[in-house]
Amino acid sequence: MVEADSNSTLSYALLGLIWQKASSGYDLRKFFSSTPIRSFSDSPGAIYPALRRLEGRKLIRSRIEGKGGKRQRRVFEITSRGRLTLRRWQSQPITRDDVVHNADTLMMRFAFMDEFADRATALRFLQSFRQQLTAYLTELRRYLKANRQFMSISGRLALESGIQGYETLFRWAKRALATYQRLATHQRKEN
Amino acid sequence: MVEADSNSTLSYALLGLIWQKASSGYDLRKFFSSTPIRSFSDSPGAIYPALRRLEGRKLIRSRIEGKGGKRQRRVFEITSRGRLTLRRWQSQPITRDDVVHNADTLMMRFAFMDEFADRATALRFLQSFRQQLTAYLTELRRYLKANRQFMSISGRLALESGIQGYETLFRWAKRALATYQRLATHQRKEN
DNA sequence: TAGTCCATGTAAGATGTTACATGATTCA
DNA sequence: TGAATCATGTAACATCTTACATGGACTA
Repeated sequence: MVEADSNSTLSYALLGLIWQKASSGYDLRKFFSSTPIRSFSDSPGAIYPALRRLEGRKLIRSRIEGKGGKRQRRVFEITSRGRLTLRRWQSQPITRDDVVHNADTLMMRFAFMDEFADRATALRFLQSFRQQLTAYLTELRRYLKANRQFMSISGRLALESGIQGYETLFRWAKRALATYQRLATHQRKEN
Repeated sequence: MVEADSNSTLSYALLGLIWQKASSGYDLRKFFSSTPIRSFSDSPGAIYPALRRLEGRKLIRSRIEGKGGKRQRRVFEITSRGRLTLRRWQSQPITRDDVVHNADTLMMRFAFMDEFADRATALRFLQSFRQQLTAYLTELRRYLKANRQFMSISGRLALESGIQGYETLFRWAKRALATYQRLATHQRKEN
């Protein structure tokens, strides 16, 4: 009954932003060009068609705002179906493939956690992320150890850069977990 | 006279690998699926058409290898035009946009440095990379400082993750430069 | 009044994903 | 002999890039 969710990362980003605040295509483009939100393109050729698709799937709806002498704007707002879709996206389990190919999509998922998911989902995400990172780091280190003797200096350095990037993510995940746990403690004390 | 180089990152990766060693499409797919080479997809639907395009642009050429009772393989090797294209790609200046949107493409460029470019190009790359990273980090930190009070915890953490990633790249670039400088010193001593 | 920003879009083309298709060869 | 692996490809589809197009409103 529930059909497959297949939306691009851009679509999910748009959906999240529209959930935060009903917006026009132009607003969203400005947002992408003026903030470091894992810097999507702000090109109209990407954004306007993506909005149409979301509307076609009934994840958002639009109305034209032209009141007063103002110029016309098509303002989008999220539907309940859209909220459901975004939540489902956020609470998907993290796979090895996510970690290897879509690390920044994962971070996009996490950025919206506080607003659209509950604390438990955020914690599950971080724990599962940490676990996948551990596993992948083991793989990478093993590969480096086995092959470093056959690699050029620049090749080895490039691989090390990848490993260091994942190590940084791992430390980040640990710290993020600690942050949430500290928060929970404070809240208990307040009650 | 020299037309615009517009090849995807996948195409450049294929070109570099073929330069290292004449290969069939199947070899290249296996390479992508068995090494952590910034993990491109190993899907035939991406690789075979990309090889055809490279051949159409005369950056590689192919011959069919079927000697003996063996199965047929189409083996690709790089042309001098291909070598030129790859070198030109590697020695392009690093832009802000590269740093913001294509950090892993940059790493791919660097990975092949020792094999296809000279030491000076590698050093220029690292210096320029370090400089762009410094500039972008300043931007990101300024943005965080100005906006952290308005951000949710998960939003702030996600942004911090991005900053930490760039800090790691920055430290990497410094260390890589030091590695090459140490190397140069040793070589001088040996002479 | 000329330039810049607001605001929305389309068209052509490149690239990549997913799924399907085919056949030879090797190995248990 | 059947399964796995070698080996190459195509077709349909989604998505994104680049470039173009349009017009209103604000401002120096």
